[in-house]
Amino acid sequence: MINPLVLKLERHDRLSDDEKRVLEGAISRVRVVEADEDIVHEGERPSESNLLLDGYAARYKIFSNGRRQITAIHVAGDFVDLHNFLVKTMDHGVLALTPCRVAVVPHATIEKITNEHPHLTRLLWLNTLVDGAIHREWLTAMGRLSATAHMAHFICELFLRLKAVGRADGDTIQLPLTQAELGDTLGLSTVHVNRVLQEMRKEGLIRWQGDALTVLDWKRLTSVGEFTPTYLSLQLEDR
Amino acid sequence: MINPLVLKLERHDRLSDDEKRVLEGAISRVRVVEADEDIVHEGERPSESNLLLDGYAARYKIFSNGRRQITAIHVAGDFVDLHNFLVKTMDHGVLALTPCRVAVVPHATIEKITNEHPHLTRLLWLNTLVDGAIHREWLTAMGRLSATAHMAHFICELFLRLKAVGRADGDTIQLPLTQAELGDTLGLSTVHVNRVLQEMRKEGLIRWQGDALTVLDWKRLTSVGEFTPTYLSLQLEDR
DNA sequence: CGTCAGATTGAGCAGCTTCAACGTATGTGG
DNA sequence: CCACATACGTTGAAGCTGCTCAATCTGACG
Repeated sequence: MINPLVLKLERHDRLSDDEKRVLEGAISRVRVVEADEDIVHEGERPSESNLLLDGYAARYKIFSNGRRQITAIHVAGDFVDLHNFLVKTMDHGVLALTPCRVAVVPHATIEKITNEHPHLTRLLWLNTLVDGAIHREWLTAMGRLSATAHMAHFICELFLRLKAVGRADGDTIQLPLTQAELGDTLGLSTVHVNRVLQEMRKEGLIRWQGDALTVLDWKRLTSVGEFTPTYLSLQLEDR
Repeated sequence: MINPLVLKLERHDRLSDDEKRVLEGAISRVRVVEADEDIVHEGERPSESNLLLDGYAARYKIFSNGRRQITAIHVAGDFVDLHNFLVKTMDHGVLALTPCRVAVVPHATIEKITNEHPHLTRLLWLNTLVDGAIHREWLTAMGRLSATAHMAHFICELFLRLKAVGRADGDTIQLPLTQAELGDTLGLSTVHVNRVLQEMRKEGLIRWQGDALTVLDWKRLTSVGEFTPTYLSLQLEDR
């Protein structure tokens, strides 16, 4: 089984065989987290980071009044809390949206990598930088796009990210989120998510049955969502 | 003149004298950027990164229709485009909001640091991770807080960040933004920014005259903005 | 004194939320 | 195998938050 993180990093720059071996060896164990359980809790000070091998996860914050905002959706190959190796205290939770297979990597091992493998360190750093770029893109979408455009933008992004790790099947991806979870992701109410989706289906932009989301008109979808993929850094460069 | 980046990093972990010397030596030159000029342009592929020594800057994206979203406000000590050392192509612009003194650090020098100074590298990495944490916090504020709460949250954050680099004067900070720029930051219209500010002044939360913003009631301001500073990582730890 | 950027105010309206009901599929215990 | 529970999606109506457009005010500056 190929580590999907290797696949992901190789979209950014070449990895040496030695570096691949180091990444494989970094995994201390693999665990399974059930849907709707936290992979990491807010407030925790973990000594390990979690690499998602399979399934969908979400970073989220909850306010006192129960309102929730999802700040990231993670898929296979995503290091959901790599940052925590340096940040120390989790300022948000990470939730399994579906059953998840998670590779556990001790912080001590990551520290060893930073001491001994500068190029690999830079690629892991880049990995967190792309997360940051995605956050910025979500900020602009949230602040300046309509609900429909925001939704279209989100779908475009997720599609490309899944494709990058070989998890898109033609024009179809798995989107195992409820409309309520989508609302928490986009900052919308469940009711409005429902109406926006109906509109997009009627417009012939997407089909969404069960978990399977099909992009029917990529060109128009990117145009509606004002989507440009530069920020995902999906190009080979020396880094 | 002490490099404000040193000040900032020392809020996270101790720096050795050697590391401080390396940071000082990394600066190839200092330049001045006028207000309303780009420090870095969107689409550029720079070979240097910019460290803000003085002044205020903003990261921003612009849509075809002219709508703008500011995704970060930067102050003294902020490495406004450190990420670009690995990301290569700027997916957003960085604008000087006031006249800025900027220290220029060649990417080659940063690469050298990553090869030779793992601990310093981790602190620079952390620096970009805190940027990411701030982005996430802004996302939740944008998605789930009212305009007033969002504004309060923003002021609390900026206040603590300026205090961390010694740029707060008691309860007063410099906030050299127009209401239009504040709107682009919070995702609001200029008109609504104006009304929210009047409300907050009437409530006795803040005073804002010219560039000087004074926090009149910190406790209530944090409560209105549902502000908790964990995400800023302002604690000494071994990293 | 005129000009200009930025702040303020008013009026009308659109987008999205809230509340509440109902529909539909899937699962579960008796 | 039915009765019921549960989770999720869909629909309608009413209302609020924040937007747009447009005018006016204010202070700084040449």
